[in-house]
Amino acid sequence: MCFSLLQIPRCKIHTLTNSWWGNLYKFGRGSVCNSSFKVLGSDKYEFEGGYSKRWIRRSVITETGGNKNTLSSKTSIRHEISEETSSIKLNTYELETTEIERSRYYVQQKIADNKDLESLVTFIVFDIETTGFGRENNRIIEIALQDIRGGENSTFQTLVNPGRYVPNTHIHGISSNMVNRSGVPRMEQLIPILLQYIQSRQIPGGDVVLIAHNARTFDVPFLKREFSRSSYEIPPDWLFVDTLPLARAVMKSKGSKVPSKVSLQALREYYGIPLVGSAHRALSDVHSLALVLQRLTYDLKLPISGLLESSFK
DNA sequence: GGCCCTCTTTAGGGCCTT
Repeated sequence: MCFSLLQIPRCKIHTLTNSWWGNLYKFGRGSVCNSSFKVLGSDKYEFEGGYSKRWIRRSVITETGGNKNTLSSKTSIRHEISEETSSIKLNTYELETTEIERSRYYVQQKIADNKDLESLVTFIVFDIETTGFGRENNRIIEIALQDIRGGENSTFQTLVNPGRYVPNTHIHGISSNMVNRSGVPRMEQLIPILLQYIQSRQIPGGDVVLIAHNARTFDVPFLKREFSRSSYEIPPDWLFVDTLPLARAVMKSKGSKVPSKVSLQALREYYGIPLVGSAHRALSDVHSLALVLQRLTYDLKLPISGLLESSFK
């Protein structure tokens, strides 16, 4: 359904000042069909549609056990401790700062080295459903990814067995019975498959950019914690982009009140993107975010190089 | 937890993610 939007006839290419812009942005807007532009690529970056079975990597399809409408599936001593703690925090901060600087340098160097970024970068939108917000006491129960270039196996979705009760079924519709079963992979079983899938989408010599809404403070730390529990590390060549600050920037530029207009649902409604499937299911939210991302990058006049510069490791 | 805004910065509250 959402992909039918992409079939809307394109009428005219905007004249854009940024040289990247003309090459990268193309998208037909249903309600404003006087424009067309490429999004994150040339024709090969267009989405393709339908929730056909061929969308799903069969090796990780899991049984949902139910809803088939859901998408496939511190005194002196105290003072000393305080000083020591501060020192540790400071060191951690310095390490993090160094890592950010390295990441920024890495991206800028990549941009400088590669004139044809479009053909080298793989953009993958992803989303996770979890048993709660805190990453220390909760687990991932569903994960979905979508390579925005489209093509065969462009999406990946699976439930994840958390090995524990799911207390927030009322949010996403995923119950304990759906995930705590033998046919659903545990995170340690899933990670190798996930790594293999993303590698299969990666262009040799190119980078992978994983995009999520509120990625910086939720999805990425959560994913990193799950990898750590399974004795894995996030691959060093993965970059992440958070669409939340992009959305805030767009809403600010439109004069909207930033705090109340930047949830994924609010953005979907703002851009008139129809909901396909159930909200708060990973694949449904991924499809929504992929379309939201197109609008955000368009509104911000953000080329691939700009999107890359907003990435973090 | 990080980011943003305001009735602000020596702070507090709201939003976002499930």
